[in-house]
Amino acid sequence: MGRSPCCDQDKGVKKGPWVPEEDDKLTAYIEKNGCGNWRSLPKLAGLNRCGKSCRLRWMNYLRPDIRRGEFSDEEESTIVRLHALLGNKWSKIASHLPGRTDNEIKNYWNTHMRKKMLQMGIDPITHEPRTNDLSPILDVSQMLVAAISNGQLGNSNLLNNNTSLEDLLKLQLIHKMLQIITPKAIPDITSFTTNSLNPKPEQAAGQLDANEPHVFINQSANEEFMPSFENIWHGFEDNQLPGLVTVSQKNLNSGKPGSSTTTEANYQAGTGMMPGYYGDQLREIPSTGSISASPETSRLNYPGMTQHSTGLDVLEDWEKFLDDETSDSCWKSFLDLTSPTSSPGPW
DNA sequence: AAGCTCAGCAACCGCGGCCCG
DNA sequence: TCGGGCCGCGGTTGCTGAGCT
Repeated sequence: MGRSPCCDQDKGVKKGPWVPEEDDKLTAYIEKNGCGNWRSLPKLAGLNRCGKSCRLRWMNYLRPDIRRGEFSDEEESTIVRLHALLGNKWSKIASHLPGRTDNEIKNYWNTHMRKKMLQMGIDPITHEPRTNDLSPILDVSQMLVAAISNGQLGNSNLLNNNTSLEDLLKLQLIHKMLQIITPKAIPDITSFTTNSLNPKPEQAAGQLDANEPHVFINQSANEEFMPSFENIWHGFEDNQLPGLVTVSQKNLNSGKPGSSTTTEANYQAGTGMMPGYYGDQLREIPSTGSISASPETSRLNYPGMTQHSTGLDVLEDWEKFLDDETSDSCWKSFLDLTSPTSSPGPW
Protein backbone atom coordinates (compact mmCIF):
# COMPACT_ATOMS: atom_id res chain seq x y z
CA MET A 1 0.00 0.00 0.00
CA GLY A 2 1.15 3.51 -0.66
CA ARG A 3 0.17 4.85 2.70
CA SER A 4 2.43 4.47 5.66
CA PRO A 5 0.92 3.27 8.89
CA CYS A 6 -0.38 6.03 11.10
CA CYS A 7 1.92 5.13 13.97
CA ASP A 8 5.01 5.70 11.83
CA GLN A 9 3.90 9.27 11.43
CA ASP A 10 3.82 9.80 15.14
CA LYS A 11 7.44 9.38 16.07
CA GLY A 12 8.04 8.96 19.74
CA VAL A 13 4.56 7.73 20.64
CA LYS A 14 4.40 5.25 23.44
CA LYS A 15 3.81 1.58 22.62
CA GLY A 16 3.19 -1.47 24.73
CA PRO A 17 0.98 -2.06 27.74
CA TRP A 18 -1.27 0.70 28.95
CA VAL A 19 -0.92 2.02 32.48
CA PRO A 20 -3.93 2.93 34.63
CA GLU A 21 -3.25 6.65 34.23
CA GLU A 22 -3.53 6.35 30.46
CA ASP A 23 -6.71 4.32 30.80
CA ASP A 24 -8.18 6.99 33.04
CA LYS A 25 -7.29 9.76 30.62
CA LEU A 26 -8.75 7.93 27.66
CA THR A 27 -11.91 6.92 29.47
CA ALA A 28 -12.48 10.39 30.84
CA TYR A 29 -12.02 11.97 27.44
CA ILE A 30 -14.33 9.60 25.59
CA GLU A 31 -17.00 9.76 28.27
CA LYS A 32 -16.95 13.53 27.97
CA ASN A 33 -16.44 14.03 24.23
CA GLY A 34 -17.17 10.73 22.56
CA CYS A 35 -14.82 8.91 20.20
CA GLY A 36 -14.90 11.33 17.29
CA ASN A 37 -11.70 11.30 15.30
CA TRP A 38 -9.31 8.64 16.55
CA ARG A 39 -6.37 10.26 14.90
CA SER A 40 -6.76 13.53 16.73
CA LEU A 41 -8.06 11.98 19.93
CA PRO A 42 -4.72 11.19 21.61
CA LYS A 43 -3.51 14.76 21.38
CA LEU A 44 -6.82 16.12 22.66
CA ALA A 45 -6.89 13.60 25.48
CA GLY A 46 -3.32 14.31 26.46
CA LEU A 47 -2.04 10.87 25.55
CA ASN A 48 1.28 10.06 23.94
CA ARG A 49 -0.27 7.25 21.91
CA CYS A 50 -1.30 6.81 18.32
CA GLY A 51 -4.97 6.88 17.44
CA LYS A 52 -5.05 3.23 16.56
CA SER A 53 -3.69 2.24 19.91
CA CYS A 54 -6.33 4.36 21.64
CA ARG A 55 -9.12 2.91 19.57
CA LEU A 56 -7.94 -0.64 20.25
CA ARG A 57 -7.63 -0.01 23.97
CA TRP A 58 -11.11 1.47 24.13
CA MET A 59 -12.81 -1.08 21.92
CA ASN A 60 -11.19 -4.15 23.45
CA TYR A 61 -10.77 -3.20 27.06
CA LEU A 62 -12.20 0.06 28.38
CA ARG A 63 -15.63 0.14 26.75
CA PRO A 64 -18.22 0.01 29.54
CA ASP A 65 -20.31 -2.70 27.87
CA ILE A 66 -17.43 -5.14 27.63
CA ARG A 67 -18.29 -8.52 29.06
CA ARG A 68 -15.33 -10.38 30.47
CA GLY A 69 -14.84 -13.84 31.91
CA GLU A 70 -15.51 -17.39 30.81
CA PHE A 71 -17.42 -18.05 27.62
CA SER A 72 -20.69 -19.85 28.25
CA ASP A 73 -21.64 -23.04 26.42
CA GLU A 74 -24.20 -21.05 24.51
CA GLU A 75 -21.59 -18.54 23.43
CA GLU A 76 -19.28 -21.35 22.36
CA SER A 77 -22.03 -22.89 20.26
CA THR A 78 -22.74 -19.56 18.66
CA ILE A 79 -19.09 -19.04 17.84
CA VAL A 80 -18.80 -22.48 16.29
CA ARG A 81 -21.94 -22.02 14.26
CA LEU A 82 -20.96 -18.58 13.04
CA HIS A 83 -17.38 -19.58 12.34
CA ALA A 84 -18.62 -22.44 10.19
CA LEU A 85 -20.78 -19.92 8.40
CA LEU A 86 -18.51 -16.89 8.20
CA GLY A 87 -14.98 -18.15 8.68
CA ASN A 88 -12.54 -15.83 10.41
CA LYS A 89 -14.85 -12.84 10.28
CA TRP A 90 -14.30 -12.12 13.93
CA SER A 91 -15.99 -8.75 13.98
CA LYS A 92 -19.11 -10.23 12.36
CA ILE A 93 -19.08 -13.06 14.88
CA ALA A 94 -18.57 -10.58 17.70
CA SER A 95 -21.60 -8.60 16.57
CA HIS A 96 -23.74 -11.61 17.49
CA LEU A 97 -22.22 -11.86 20.95
CA PRO A 98 -23.11 -8.78 22.98
CA GLY A 99 -20.25 -7.53 25.09
CA ARG A 100 -17.63 -9.70 23.42
CA THR A 101 -14.94 -8.18 21.23
CA ASP A 102 -13.60 -9.57 18.01
CA ASN A 103 -10.16 -9.73 19.56
CA GLU A 104 -11.40 -11.71 22.53
CA ILE A 105 -13.29 -14.15 20.34
CA LYS A 106 -10.32 -14.53 18.04
CA ASN A 107 -8.03 -15.24 20.97
CA TYR A 108 -10.51 -17.65 22.50
CA TRP A 109 -10.86 -19.48 19.23
CA ASN A 110 -7.13 -19.76 18.68
CA THR A 111 -6.30 -20.86 22.20
CA HIS A 112 -9.26 -22.96 23.31
CA MET A 113 -11.66 -23.95 20.60
CA ARG A 114 -9.11 -24.67 17.90
CA LYS A 115 -7.40 -27.05 20.27
CA LYS A 116 -10.69 -28.66 21.23
CA MET A 117 -11.55 -29.24 17.60
CA LEU A 118 -8.18 -30.72 16.80
CA GLN A 119 -8.53 -33.07 19.76
CA MET A 120 -11.86 -34.15 18.34
CA GLY A 121 -10.29 -34.75 14.95
CA ILE A 122 -12.04 -31.82 13.33
CA ASP A 123 -10.25 -29.43 11.07
CA PRO A 124 -10.80 -26.01 12.64
CA ILE A 125 -10.59 -24.31 9.27
CA THR A 126 -12.90 -26.46 7.19
CA HIS A 127 -14.99 -27.87 10.05
CA GLU A 128 -14.65 -31.24 8.37
CA PRO A 129 -13.30 -34.41 9.97
CA ARG A 130 -9.57 -34.73 9.52
CA THR A 131 -9.87 -38.14 7.90
CA ASN A 132 -6.42 -38.06 6.34
CA ASP A 133 -4.78 -38.22 9.72
CA LEU A 134 -7.01 -41.07 10.77
CA SER A 135 -6.69 -43.37 7.81
CA PRO A 136 -4.54 -45.97 9.58
CA ILE A 137 -7.04 -46.14 12.41
CA LEU A 138 -9.94 -46.23 10.00
CA ASP A 139 -8.38 -49.27 8.41
CA VAL A 140 -8.30 -50.99 11.76
CA SER A 141 -11.88 -50.09 12.46
CA GLN A 142 -12.99 -51.32 9.08
CA MET A 143 -11.23 -54.61 9.65
CA LEU A 144 -13.11 -54.95 12.88
CA VAL A 145 -16.37 -54.26 11.14
CA ALA A 146 -15.52 -56.72 8.40
CA ALA A 147 -14.86 -59.41 10.98
CA ILE A 148 -18.19 -58.76 12.60
CA SER A 149 -20.05 -58.60 9.33
CA ASN A 150 -18.57 -61.90 8.23
CA GLY A 151 -20.08 -63.57 11.22
CA GLN A 152 -16.73 -64.57 12.60
CA LEU A 153 -17.40 -63.32 16.03
CA GLY A 154 -18.26 -66.54 17.70
CA ASN A 155 -14.96 -68.16 16.89
CA SER A 156 -12.74 -65.37 15.74
CA ASN A 157 -9.52 -64.42 17.37
CA LEU A 158 -10.86 -60.98 17.79
CA LEU A 159 -13.79 -61.91 19.92
CA ASN A 160 -13.80 -65.31 21.46
CA ASN A 161 -14.96 -67.14 24.54
CA ASN A 162 -12.36 -65.38 26.61
CA THR A 163 -13.42 -61.97 25.51
CA SER A 164 -14.44 -60.06 28.54
CA LEU A 165 -17.14 -57.50 28.48
CA GLU A 166 -14.58 -55.01 29.68
CA ASP A 167 -12.55 -55.64 26.54
CA LEU A 168 -15.67 -55.25 24.49
CA LEU A 169 -16.42 -51.99 26.13
CA LYS A 170 -12.93 -50.73 25.46
CA LEU A 171 -13.29 -51.85 21.89
CA GLN A 172 -16.60 -50.15 21.64
CA LEU A 173 -15.17 -46.96 23.06
CA ILE A 174 -12.44 -46.94 20.44
CA HIS A 175 -15.00 -47.56 17.77
CA LYS A 176 -17.35 -44.95 19.11
CA MET A 177 -14.68 -42.29 19.15
CA LEU A 178 -13.83 -43.09 15.56
CA GLN A 179 -17.47 -42.98 14.65
CA ILE A 180 -18.03 -39.65 16.29
CA ILE A 181 -15.04 -38.20 14.52
CA THR A 182 -15.79 -39.69 11.14
CA PRO A 183 -19.34 -41.02 11.10
CA LYS A 184 -19.39 -41.52 7.38
CA ALA A 185 -16.17 -43.47 7.27
CA ILE A 186 -16.88 -45.65 10.27
CA PRO A 187 -19.70 -48.16 9.95
CA ASP A 188 -22.13 -48.13 12.79
CA ILE A 189 -21.67 -51.02 15.16
CA THR A 190 -24.33 -49.82 17.41
CA SER A 191 -24.52 -52.06 20.37
CA PHE A 192 -22.84 -54.53 22.60
CA THR A 193 -25.51 -55.92 24.83
CA THR A 194 -25.79 -58.71 27.27
CA ASN A 195 -28.93 -60.75 27.15
CA SER A 196 -29.29 -60.70 30.86
CA LEU A 197 -31.80 -57.94 31.19
CA ASN A 198 -33.58 -57.85 27.90
CA PRO A 199 -34.29 -61.31 26.61
CA LYS A 200 -34.06 -61.38 22.86
CA PRO A 201 -36.80 -63.07 20.91
CA GLU A 202 -34.94 -66.38 20.54
CA GLN A 203 -34.30 -66.38 24.24
CA ALA A 204 -37.88 -65.64 25.06
CA ALA A 205 -38.85 -68.51 22.78
CA GLY A 206 -36.56 -70.82 24.71
CA GLN A 207 -34.04 -71.25 21.92
CA LEU A 208 -31.23 -69.81 24.01
CA ASP A 209 -30.21 -70.48 27.53
CA ALA A 210 -31.43 -67.47 29.42
CA ASN A 211 -29.03 -68.12 32.26
CA GLU A 212 -25.92 -68.01 30.13
CA PRO A 213 -24.63 -64.54 29.51
CA HIS A 214 -24.36 -63.59 25.87
CA VAL A 215 -23.14 -60.52 24.19
CA PHE A 216 -25.09 -59.40 21.19
CA ILE A 217 -23.57 -57.13 18.65
CA ASN A 218 -25.94 -55.28 16.46
CA GLN A 219 -24.68 -53.86 13.25
CA SER A 220 -27.19 -51.50 11.78
CA ALA A 221 -27.14 -49.92 8.41
CA ASN A 222 -24.83 -46.99 8.28
CA GLU A 223 -26.69 -43.89 7.33
CA GLU A 224 -25.15 -41.45 4.95
CA PHE A 225 -24.24 -38.72 7.32
CA MET A 226 -21.44 -36.30 6.92
CA PRO A 227 -21.73 -33.87 9.75
CA SER A 228 -20.31 -30.44 9.98
CA PHE A 229 -18.38 -29.62 13.09
CA GLU A 230 -21.40 -27.63 14.11
CA ASN A 231 -23.48 -30.79 14.13
CA ILE A 232 -20.88 -32.66 16.07
CA TRP A 233 -20.53 -29.86 18.55
CA HIS A 234 -24.26 -29.76 19.18
CA GLY A 235 -24.31 -33.51 19.31
CA PHE A 236 -21.78 -33.47 22.08
CA GLU A 237 -23.86 -30.99 24.00
CA ASP A 238 -27.24 -32.45 23.33
CA ASN A 239 -26.54 -36.15 22.98
CA GLN A 240 -28.01 -36.13 19.51
CA LEU A 241 -25.25 -37.82 17.62
CA PRO A 242 -26.04 -40.99 15.80
CA GLY A 243 -24.17 -43.85 17.31
CA LEU A 244 -23.98 -42.50 20.79
CA VAL A 245 -24.52 -44.89 23.61
CA THR A 246 -27.81 -44.59 25.34
CA VAL A 247 -28.53 -46.47 28.50
CA SER A 248 -31.79 -45.75 30.14
CA GLN A 249 -32.42 -46.27 33.78
CA LYS A 250 -35.49 -48.23 32.83
CA ASN A 251 -33.29 -50.43 30.75
CA LEU A 252 -30.95 -51.11 33.61
CA ASN A 253 -33.68 -51.70 36.10
CA SER A 254 -35.96 -53.80 33.99
CA GLY A 255 -34.08 -57.00 34.72
CA LYS A 256 -34.39 -60.32 33.05
CA PRO A 257 -37.54 -62.24 33.64
CA GLY A 258 -37.74 -63.52 37.13
CA SER A 259 -34.61 -61.82 38.29
CA SER A 260 -35.19 -58.40 39.66
CA THR A 261 -31.87 -58.31 41.50
CA THR A 262 -29.58 -59.14 38.65
CA THR A 263 -26.31 -57.28 38.59
CA GLU A 264 -25.61 -57.91 34.98
CA ALA A 265 -26.21 -54.83 32.99
CA ASN A 266 -27.79 -54.40 29.69
CA TYR A 267 -25.39 -52.13 27.97
CA GLN A 268 -27.20 -50.97 24.98
CA ALA A 269 -25.58 -48.56 22.64
CA GLY A 270 -27.08 -47.38 19.51
CA THR A 271 -28.93 -45.13 17.25
CA GLY A 272 -32.08 -44.76 19.20
CA MET A 273 -32.58 -48.51 19.35
CA MET A 274 -35.35 -49.26 21.77
CA PRO A 275 -34.59 -51.59 24.65
CA GLY A 276 -35.39 -55.12 23.65
CA TYR A 277 -35.24 -54.44 19.96
CA TYR A 278 -32.69 -56.38 17.98
CA GLY A 279 -31.77 -55.55 14.45
CA ASP A 280 -31.81 -57.85 11.44
CA GLN A 281 -28.08 -58.21 11.37
CA LEU A 282 -27.80 -59.28 14.96
CA ARG A 283 -24.74 -61.30 15.77
CA GLU A 284 -24.22 -63.21 18.90
CA ILE A 285 -21.13 -64.14 20.81
CA PRO A 286 -20.85 -65.86 24.11
CA SER A 287 -19.34 -63.80 26.84
CA THR A 288 -17.69 -64.65 30.07
CA GLY A 289 -17.71 -61.05 31.08
CA SER A 290 -20.17 -59.41 33.30
CA ILE A 291 -20.63 -55.99 34.56
CA SER A 292 -22.48 -54.71 37.49
CA ALA A 293 -24.99 -51.99 37.30
CA SER A 294 -27.13 -51.08 40.18
CA PRO A 295 -29.80 -48.44 39.97
CA GLU A 296 -27.55 -46.21 42.02
CA THR A 297 -24.63 -46.65 39.70
CA SER A 298 -26.07 -46.86 36.28
CA ARG A 299 -22.66 -46.41 34.73
CA LEU A 300 -20.63 -49.37 33.73
CA ASN A 301 -18.46 -50.95 36.30
CA TYR A 302 -15.28 -50.95 34.32
CA PRO A 303 -12.91 -48.83 36.36
CA GLY A 304 -12.92 -45.41 34.87
CA MET A 305 -15.45 -46.37 32.24
CA THR A 306 -18.76 -44.66 32.45
CA GLN A 307 -22.13 -44.86 30.89
CA HIS A 308 -22.17 -42.68 27.84
CA SER A 309 -25.22 -40.60 28.37
CA THR A 310 -23.75 -37.82 26.28
CA GLY A 311 -21.06 -37.37 23.72
CA LEU A 312 -19.02 -35.53 26.30
CA ASP A 313 -19.10 -38.68 28.38
CA VAL A 314 -17.55 -40.53 25.48
CA LEU A 315 -14.78 -37.96 25.41
CA GLU A 316 -14.37 -38.23 29.16
CA ASP A 317 -14.05 -42.00 28.94
CA TRP A 318 -11.71 -41.64 26.05
CA GLU A 319 -9.37 -39.49 28.13
CA LYS A 320 -9.54 -41.99 30.97
CA PHE A 321 -8.88 -44.79 28.55
CA LEU A 322 -5.81 -43.02 27.20
CA ASP A 323 -4.60 -42.37 30.73
CA ASP A 324 -5.24 -45.94 31.75
CA GLU A 325 -1.98 -47.82 32.23
CA THR A 326 -3.51 -50.88 30.66
CA SER A 327 -4.57 -49.10 27.51
CA ASP A 328 -1.17 -49.60 25.90
CA SER A 329 -1.62 -53.32 25.99
CA CYS A 330 -5.21 -52.89 24.95
CA TRP A 331 -4.13 -50.96 21.89
CA LYS A 332 -1.47 -53.53 21.15
CA SER A 333 -4.00 -56.32 21.36
CA PHE A 334 -6.42 -54.42 19.27
CA LEU A 335 -3.88 -53.69 16.55
CA ASP A 336 -2.44 -57.21 16.67
CA LEU A 337 -5.79 -58.87 16.41
CA THR A 338 -7.15 -56.72 13.66
CA SER A 339 -4.08 -56.94 11.51
CA PRO A 340 -4.37 -59.42 8.61
CA THR A 341 -1.33 -61.35 9.79
CA SER A 342 -2.41 -61.45 13.37
CA SER A 343 -1.99 -64.36 15.67
CA PRO A 344 -4.45 -65.40 18.34
CA GLY A 345 -4.46 -63.08 21.29
CA PRO A 346 -6.38 -62.25 24.39
CA TRP A 347 -9.25 -60.67 22.48
C1' DA B 1 15.01 -21.94 44.34
C1' DA B 2 16.14 -21.25 39.73
C1' DG B 3 15.52 -22.07 35.05
C1' DC B 4 12.65 -23.57 31.39
C1' DT B 5 8.44 -24.21 28.74
C1' DC B 6 4.13 -23.09 27.26
C1' DA B 7 -0.57 -21.26 27.23
C1' DG B 8 -3.21 -17.16 27.34
C1' DC B 9 -4.01 -12.73 26.03
C1' DA B 10 -3.21 -7.74 25.19
C1' DA B 11 -1.38 -5.08 21.84
C1' DC B 12 0.83 -4.18 17.42
C1' DC B 13 1.09 -4.18 12.39
C1' DG B 14 -0.23 -4.10 7.72
C1' DC B 15 -3.76 -4.17 4.50
C1' DG B 16 -8.36 -3.38 2.39
C1' DG B 17 -12.41 -0.69 2.13
C1' DC B 18 -14.74 3.45 2.34
C1' DC B 19 -15.27 8.38 2.28
C1' DC B 20 -14.38 12.82 0.68
C1' DG B 21 -12.30 16.62 -1.74
C1' DT C 1 -12.23 9.54 -11.70
C1' DC C 2 -8.49 9.58 -8.76
C1' DG C 3 -5.73 9.99 -4.80
C1' DG C 4 -5.19 10.84 0.08
C1' DG C 5 -6.68 9.90 4.65
C1' DC C 6 -9.08 7.38 8.20
C1' DC C 7 -11.22 3.33 10.16
C1' DG C 8 -11.71 -1.35 11.03
C1' DC C 9 -10.34 -6.06 10.47
C1' DG C 10 -7.51 -10.12 10.79
C1' DG C 11 -2.90 -12.02 11.37
C1' DT C 12 0.92 -11.93 14.28
C1' DT C 13 3.94 -10.79 18.05
C1' DG C 14 5.65 -10.64 22.45
C1' DC C 15 4.85 -10.21 27.38
C1' DT C 16 3.35 -12.51 31.56
C1' DG C 17 2.29 -15.87 34.75
C1' DA C 18 1.57 -20.66 35.87
C1' DG C 19 3.28 -25.17 35.90
C1' DC C 20 6.97 -28.30 35.51
C1' DT C 21 11.74 -30.07 35.99
